[in-house]
Amino acid sequence: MMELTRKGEYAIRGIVYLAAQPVDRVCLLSEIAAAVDVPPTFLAKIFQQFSKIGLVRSYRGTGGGFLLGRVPEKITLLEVVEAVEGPIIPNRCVVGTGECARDVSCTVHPVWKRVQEQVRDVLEGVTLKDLAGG
Amino acid sequence: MMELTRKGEYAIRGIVYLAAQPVDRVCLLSEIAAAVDVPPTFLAKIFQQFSKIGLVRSYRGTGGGFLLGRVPEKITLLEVVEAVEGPIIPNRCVVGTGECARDVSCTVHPVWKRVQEQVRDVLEGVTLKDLAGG
DNA sequence: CCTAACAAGACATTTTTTATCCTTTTAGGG
DNA sequence: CCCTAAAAGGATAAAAAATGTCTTGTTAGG
Ligand code: SF4
Ligand code: SF4
Repeated sequence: MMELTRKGEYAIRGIVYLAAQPVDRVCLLSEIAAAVDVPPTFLAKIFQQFSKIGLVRSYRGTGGGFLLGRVPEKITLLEVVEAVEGPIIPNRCVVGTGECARDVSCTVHPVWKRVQEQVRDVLEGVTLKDLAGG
Repeated sequence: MMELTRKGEYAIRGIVYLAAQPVDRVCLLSEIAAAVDVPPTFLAKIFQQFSKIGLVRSYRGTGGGFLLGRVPEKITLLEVVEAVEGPIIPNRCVVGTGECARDVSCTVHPVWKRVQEQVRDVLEGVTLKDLAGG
């Protein structure tokens, strides 16, 4: 239960590798994929998602590649995970009202809320700087 | 990410219903399924898993049905969830050594360990008595 | 205009989830 | 001894999600 998917795992490996590079060093997707041992085409999809929300910046054409979108100490593991896996949802009912008709008086509901908070807190407390060994 | 499956959700609903019954009241599967709004055949599979590990006791034939295997205050939500969903595994590497070749020096590994502990702590701190409103 | 590199979308395969059905076993009652 | 009630166990099937791949388009440099 609660298992991170490959996609999430690959995403973390890839962006941590980026965070460990010298500032302004542009990395090729192929280089990152080889370094962290992830299928290049799959990693491409992941980095496209990162790019859309600004977690990484990308440059096309000759001399192109990827850069971290912000300094590593300003990117949390929570952001990275949620970027590719979506929000941390231990159970449907924590999404919002109306997802489960029983939520009004459900005794289990608050437990999932707590689980969600705890997980978010752990992941939010870790930055790419921590992970890259800045 | 980290979403409980229907099976887990159904399992909780079913056993919480049992926990809310008077002591020694035997419940039919059909009754439980109707009360908590779960497909009866699916709930049957779930209760078979419960039965195997003693979370519930079952009796066959006329007058048969299900009873809680222990008093509600001695059954934690963690046990219930793990009974049907398996152990709480935020990432492969928390299972044990050898699951990931990188785990020796991986900076992310300890984070998943912490997530696992936090989730387990929350779920272990809640009993069926709490949930059934004993 | 040729090549390098990422972007985007369609497609394919495998695994997991979410069940349902059928047969077997156990137990009680007439 | 049979009939019915009820759970146990196993096989099967449809739907959804995960895990990639492929093809084509876009952008940029030389
Ligand atoms: S925990 Fe309660 S509110 Fe949440 S999905 Fe289950 S029944 Fe609904
Ligand atoms: S977090 Fe580290 S040890 Fe765990 S699976 Fe990922 S690379 Fe391996």
